[in-house]
Amino acid sequence: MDIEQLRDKQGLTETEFLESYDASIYERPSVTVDMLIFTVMDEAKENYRKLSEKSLKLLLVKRGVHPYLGQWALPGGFVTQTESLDEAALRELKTETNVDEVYMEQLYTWGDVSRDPRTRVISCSYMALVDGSLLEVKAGDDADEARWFNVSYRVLEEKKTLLGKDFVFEKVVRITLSNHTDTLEAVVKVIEKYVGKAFMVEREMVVANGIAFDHAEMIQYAVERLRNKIEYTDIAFNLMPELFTLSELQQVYEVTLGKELLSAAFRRKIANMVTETNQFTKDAGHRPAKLFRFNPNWRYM
Amino acid sequence: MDIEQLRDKQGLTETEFLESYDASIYERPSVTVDMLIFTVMDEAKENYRKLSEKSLKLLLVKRGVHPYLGQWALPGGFVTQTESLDEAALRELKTETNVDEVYMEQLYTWGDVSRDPRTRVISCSYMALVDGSLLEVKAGDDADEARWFNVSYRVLEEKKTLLGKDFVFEKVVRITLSNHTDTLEAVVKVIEKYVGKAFMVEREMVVANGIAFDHAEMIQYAVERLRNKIEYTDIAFNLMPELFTLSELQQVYEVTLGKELLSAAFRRKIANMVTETNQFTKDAGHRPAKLFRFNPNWRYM
DNA sequence: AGAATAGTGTCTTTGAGACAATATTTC
DNA sequence: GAAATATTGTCTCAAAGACACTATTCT
Repeated sequence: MDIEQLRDKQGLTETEFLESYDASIYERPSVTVDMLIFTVMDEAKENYRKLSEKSLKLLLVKRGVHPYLGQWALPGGFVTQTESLDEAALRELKTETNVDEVYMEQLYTWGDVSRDPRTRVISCSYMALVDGSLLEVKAGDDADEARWFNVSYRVLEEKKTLLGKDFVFEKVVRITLSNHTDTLEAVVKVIEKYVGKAFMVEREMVVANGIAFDHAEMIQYAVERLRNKIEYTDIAFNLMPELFTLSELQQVYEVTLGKELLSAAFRRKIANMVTETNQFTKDAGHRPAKLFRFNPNWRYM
Repeated sequence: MDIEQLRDKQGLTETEFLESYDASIYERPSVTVDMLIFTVMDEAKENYRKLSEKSLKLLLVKRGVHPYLGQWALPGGFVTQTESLDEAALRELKTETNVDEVYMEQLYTWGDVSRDPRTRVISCSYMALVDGSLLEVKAGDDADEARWFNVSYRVLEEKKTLLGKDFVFEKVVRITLSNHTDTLEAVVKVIEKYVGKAFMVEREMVVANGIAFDHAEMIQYAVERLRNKIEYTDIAFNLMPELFTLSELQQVYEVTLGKELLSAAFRRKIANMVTETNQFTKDAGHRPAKLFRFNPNWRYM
């Protein structure tokens, strides 16, 4: 049967139905995208012979409008009727960083009723990974200023409570965001409840010092995802320039994972993900290192 | 400084700003939740001595209204202004299956502009895993009927195209959904593009025979997530009854992964996730098996 | 006895952690 | 030569694939 001839209970065809459909009768939430834009940058060198330390950075903007006026928030904005979520995320990324050719991935959608005091807002968070070189940050529309913050992520407590067959797993994470002028601290509690056959994850902000909305929770979620994914995918290379040494790559893994790695094991692990070039670093104050590039033939699984 | 005294460029405090805020001036999309409700059920026994085969099932509803009238869709519905996304998902789950104490997880949010011919609709998909026993399915409001479909997921083609340093990874998946009365077939192409420093995943429906909206893409995404997560988490136990044999557990792994497993290796892998009881199956036509339950002390990582 | 599933033992391969050892450059 | 990083080698341990073997019940 021709689909166009199908009639519903009111006797309408699909075309007739769509012509008579009034979308305005339902109340609708606002939808925004919020961007977690990460990069890894070099800090100043301690000593001319040592390697420069790297650190994981996240871009935040200072709010110039209510609500949370003067606090720091993730860059983001409303999704318009004529763009997809991905397009809105790309637009926001471009607005804030002036780059658009980067790795981008949707993370999670935040839908609590009172997340935003203005009105009902549902926010879809995206993570972008940017090569630290050649970054030019400009402030967006409704932001006084955009700044990179060093990210420190520390698990303060992990606790499991058993009640018969039910159990609750709680993890308390402290996130410290800092740069030359500001230090923001957030403590987020992640609660996984298994009660009977029900399972649910909840997040709770214990402290959100200077961080707007529920953005501290989004940051906690994003860092966790980044840490998980760097272990089994190639996303780390999106934080790297075209050519890099294995020590630089290791440093990027170390700052995102927040722990030191043994170089022998690290080199074995990433051996298939890189191709060597015949170029070397020079003037380093010590033995030069071979430069590598990403091996596009690598694939996980 | 007291936050309440902060004034914006118009000289308003936060309270004054919120009182004057008019949310209606921006056009807003509709937001829905779509539920991927999976279960594993026994099929009829071939032979009285053999074990009953299990199969992975997904719940679909036949649409009784336009658009896609008469086609099969994921259960779902609009998110109201007074409920969170999780609450809306839980409400839809309860409406369709009459259960609510189950595992539930947000998957992905689908935001293409023309996903729905009625109006701009953004859909947040959730996965729920239900123990097959004690399921009572009832139809929802705008659905003629709800039915369980067997899920078959088959990768037809995997292809990588290299163009210098850029490359495209394409995967073509065929999903067949079937029960006694209907067989639906979908072919979804997943495209991962790495062009320059840009990375993006796209999905494309090649065939979506009898499946409404972009729900075939959602199903492809969900099965992939389920398959990944069953390998390194305990979610499989949400598909099991309280007591089960290791063979039954293995069957659940096999039908969700779509491949056979070696029982020696399987038993080693899940050894720490289960606790034995002193009960056994009986009247099975062969050697009885010890019954196990989930070990709540197990934790991954 | 035969059918069918339940459950164990062991050999091999693979990958990661630990740590020692060697190599190369600049100052 | 000293400082500093680069790079390789090897021992050990843990997990998973492969496959053979033993055990138990019902008809």
